[in-house]
Amino acid sequence: METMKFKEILKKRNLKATQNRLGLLEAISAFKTAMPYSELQKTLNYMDRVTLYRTIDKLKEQGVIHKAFQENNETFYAICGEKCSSDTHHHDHIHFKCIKCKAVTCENMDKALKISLPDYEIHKVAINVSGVCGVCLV
Amino acid sequence: METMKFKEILKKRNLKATQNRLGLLEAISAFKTAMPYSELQKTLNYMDRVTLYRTIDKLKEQGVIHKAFQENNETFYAICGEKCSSDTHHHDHIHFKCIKCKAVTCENMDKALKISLPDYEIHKVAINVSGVCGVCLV
DNA sequence: GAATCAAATGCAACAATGTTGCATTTAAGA
DNA sequence: TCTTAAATGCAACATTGTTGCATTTGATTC
Ligand SMILES: [Mn+2]
Ligand SMILES: [Mn+2]
Ligand SMILES: [Zn+2]
Ligand SMILES: [Zn+2]
Repeated sequence: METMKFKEILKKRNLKATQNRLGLLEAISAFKTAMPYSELQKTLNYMDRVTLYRTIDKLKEQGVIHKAFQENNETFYAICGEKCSSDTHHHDHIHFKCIKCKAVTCENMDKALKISLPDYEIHKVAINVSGVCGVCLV
Repeated sequence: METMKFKEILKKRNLKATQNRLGLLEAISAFKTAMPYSELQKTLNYMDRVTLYRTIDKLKEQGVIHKAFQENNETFYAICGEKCSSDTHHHDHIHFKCIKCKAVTCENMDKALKISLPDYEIHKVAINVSGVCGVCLV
């Protein structure tokens, strides 16, 4: 398993490598695409509901996972890439939700697209796209 | 007031011009920027909570209002432009949230920016930007 | 203006989501 | 093994969102 990898990641972020945190990371990792909250709750039903919320929050604020999509009160989470830190999530990718298979995926862009708003100071840009994924198209 | 304007809009969408619907449209309109759900509830406290949800849903699905932003379980609603129909929301604009004044606004783009994902069929694109608005920058 | 009728509303009851305080447990370092 | 701050579980609560059903209301026809 990648348990060792996750322990390292947690250590790097000064977070204790607890059973719950490792369990959550394994779960998201095994899910392949971004994992909806309801699935997390099902898979991790051994841990307290409150703890799940707090675990998600902590890992999110330390740049280990990120919220990939939110729709109809269903939130999807994905593991961050190497570039994310406790200071900032560094996401140069967009999020795609397939209306057929419902999968949410992180998609890299060929060229980083620049958003500009005159007189505004831009901090974060989130791009959410929906449509039909490659698998479901055939 | 613009009550007449709203009555026309509702008629065009085959929606009854009820007190609740007019009230909601007046409220959003008076709020200037996109209006958070919690504010809607405060302003429209005379109407049943369930009715507020159903009113929002109906007006949303008929292209009268649209969800402009969602963050931390706070959803912002704005009135649609002319181009929206009951079939499709036609939004060539992005949504901006100011981290200082918390206002959410609809911002038009100079040039419509194209998102492309090879092998994917793109239906909808939502772009949410946060930062500091012009007013709060000075 | 009164009658009609589908659409809209209010109410009750419920389910899911998210939050806070506090006592207990646990992982990491010494 | 000991120590300690961080993490957890539990209870209690607040908010958000949903469904069914009886009643009301707004648009249309007469
Ligand atoms: Mn992502
Ligand atoms: Mn908008
Ligand atoms: Zn798909
Ligand atoms: Zn501002």
